[in-house]
Amino acid sequence: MPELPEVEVVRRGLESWVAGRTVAAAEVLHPRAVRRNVGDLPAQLKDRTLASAERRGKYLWLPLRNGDQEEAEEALIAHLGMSGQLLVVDPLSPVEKHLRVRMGFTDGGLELRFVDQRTFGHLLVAPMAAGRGRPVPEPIAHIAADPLEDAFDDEEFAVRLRLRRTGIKRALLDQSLISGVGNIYADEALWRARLHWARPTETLTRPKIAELLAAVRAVMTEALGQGGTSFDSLYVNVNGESGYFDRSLAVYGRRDEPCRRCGTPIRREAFMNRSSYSCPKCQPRPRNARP
DNA sequence: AGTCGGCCCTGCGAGC
DNA sequence: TGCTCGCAGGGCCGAC
Repeated sequence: MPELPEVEVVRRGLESWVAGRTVAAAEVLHPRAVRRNVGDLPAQLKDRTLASAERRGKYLWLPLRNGDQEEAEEALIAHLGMSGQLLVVDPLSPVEKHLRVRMGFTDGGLELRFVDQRTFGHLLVAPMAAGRGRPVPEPIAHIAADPLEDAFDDEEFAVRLRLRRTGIKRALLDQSLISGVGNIYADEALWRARLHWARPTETLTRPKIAELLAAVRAVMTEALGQGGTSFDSLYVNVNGESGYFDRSLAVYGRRDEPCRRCGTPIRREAFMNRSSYSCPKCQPRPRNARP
């Protein structure tokens, strides 16, 4: 699960290594990697220039230009899923075991490879959505702005959050409310804000929501500064290197280890068929808990 | 319309 | 040694 910081690390790599280059040929080695694409991806990419590298939440996209066309009408979208990697490598380097898509460029330089062990990630070409505001591709128009974007509206988030009738962690993971937050950073932000994951959203006060948003932004910014989290060595930048924020995690993956604030052993609870880590003392379970 | 559970997929470590 | 099982989990979709 690369989350916002890991995806941003990849975006920066694409911006410096791939933006401005023109695709010579692309090859799809596994159909599942393009399951959401309509049409033939190699044909859609051939001779097109990857204008820049953009991101919203956990989604990446590269606007596609034809020749000297000014406005991109389509984009190549990438989602890394749980184990996807976008690597910039020598075209002659050995093929990775889980290589799904590769593309070479007209300049003959380093090629772009999409490698994905668990195949939850995917690539597709899609039109840009019509409308005001920041241009985004149609398939991700329903995704909310992420908390590091200028377009993110704290006030609107607070209003919509309090209208929900669910637990705070479910809400944080809902990409149509706030994007970019996954299981790791949700747990870390909730610990920082001293909130239990099952706290009903409508009971959160405005100051507490502001505190939580600040915690989300702080943990993501810190992780970005360390190149992201590399929990199982699958999250790497375009050069295959891992970040080291996992050393700074306060609760995620730290079952029975002491809370960095009070020393109480961290607990792990089942949540939505996955895990939630929290401190039993700093984040007591509310009486009106919502799963 | 909002909420929630099931499903997709592979590798790895624990247990037998 | 070699099998099975549980776990890791983001996003989409159907059910209510």
